[in-house]
Amino acid sequence: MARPRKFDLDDVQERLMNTFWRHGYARTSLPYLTAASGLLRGSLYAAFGEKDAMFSVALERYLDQLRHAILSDAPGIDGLRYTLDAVVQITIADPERRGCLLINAIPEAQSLGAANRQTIDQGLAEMRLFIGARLREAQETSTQKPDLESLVALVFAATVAIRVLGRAGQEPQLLQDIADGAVAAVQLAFQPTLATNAAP
Amino acid sequence: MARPRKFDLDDVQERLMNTFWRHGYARTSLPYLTAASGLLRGSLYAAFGEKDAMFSVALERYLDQLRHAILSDAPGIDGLRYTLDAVVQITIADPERRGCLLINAIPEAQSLGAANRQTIDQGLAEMRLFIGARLREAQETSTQKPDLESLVALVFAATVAIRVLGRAGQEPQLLQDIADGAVAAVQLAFQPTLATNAAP
DNA sequence: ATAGTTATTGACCAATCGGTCAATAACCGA
DNA sequence: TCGGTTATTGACCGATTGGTCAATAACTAT
Repeated sequence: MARPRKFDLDDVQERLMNTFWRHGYARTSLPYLTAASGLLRGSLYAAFGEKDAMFSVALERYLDQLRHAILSDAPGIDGLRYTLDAVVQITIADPERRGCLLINAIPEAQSLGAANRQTIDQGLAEMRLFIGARLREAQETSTQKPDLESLVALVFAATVAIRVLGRAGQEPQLLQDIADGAVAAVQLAFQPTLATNAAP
Repeated sequence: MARPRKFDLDDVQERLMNTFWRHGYARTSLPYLTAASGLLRGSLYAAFGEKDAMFSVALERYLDQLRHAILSDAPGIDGLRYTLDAVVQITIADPERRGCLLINAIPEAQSLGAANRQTIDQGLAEMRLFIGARLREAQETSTQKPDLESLVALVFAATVAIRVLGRAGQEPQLLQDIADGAVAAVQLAFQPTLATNAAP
């Protein structure tokens, strides 16, 4: 009954996401967005609304793709190792080294609307919960009782740092070392120590 | 022989630093800088040059203060624990939760000049080297031979993540858990394990 | 007192920012 | 074929961006 849109909505959303990913929110100007999408300002605003709403579309889409890329079904330490390795892989596989759209947005969250700020918080919380679940599974198969909270925090920190340092252009080896270090720390924490049965 | 400046240079530099710290590089407009410094545009440009040069002054000043705040003379794990705790403290002590000026600048490094980008790289490298030195000292007093590279990377990642998540407004407990987790991981890595002498 | 030097002032610039809107075009149901 | 509805177009808006500059002021060494 009405005029259909001339462009592929999914394709345009993908292009908007990649543009925001590259330059961040504030530095992504409307000319950038129109150039990337092939649409004119008017069409962009008609389809998505203000710039903050365009970023929201990009951010949600990014998170969907991220979930598929790094979350694993494997329980326990195996799932954790998979995720950490996957984070390293997607970070160094990007020739532009754009890091993480969500984490990059943290320093400029003040420019974003409440909805986007909430999405950032939820995205961080989701990752932390995922790690917590895997570690609780690992706990079940171990006789040790390490401090789970600090272990969760440490692995979570590793994933965050890998993304940040990836954006900073740090060498792939450092990023992999972070992932390996986190896995090793988890394994050690669940391993019986000599301390309790140390000889006099 | 010439007209002396009316303002305190040190005081103005401090104010510029705090303003950039709050809003980042791109979002810190010249009206913000003039308001914070009490100077007019002309004076600001006469004293420092372009905006990128003003940021350079702020960044160098920030790094000087950071070194004094978090680096310790204590060798080995003690020095490491001091630094990690200090990073947590300065992060949560800031009521504005501005995180780290240097790390916040990473996602917008493209807007910065080559000199500032190099300062960012050097700042990261310095922190990594400091951690490496402390861990090598710890190595000397231990019978274990853990993978030092991944251990350095893990502790380095912890410091980065604490700052990023501090800016994100995450609870102080999480930040402290990261620091504690990192220290615990280091201690475990240098502790004799049961694995090598495990009973059949 | 005066000459030389530099700091301060505030108006000014072109370029770019995010956002709007009336006119026009393209489709579908009837 | 025509009326209703929505998409597209591109010109347009005021506000803000980083940066400049000629005029003026304030100091010191002589």
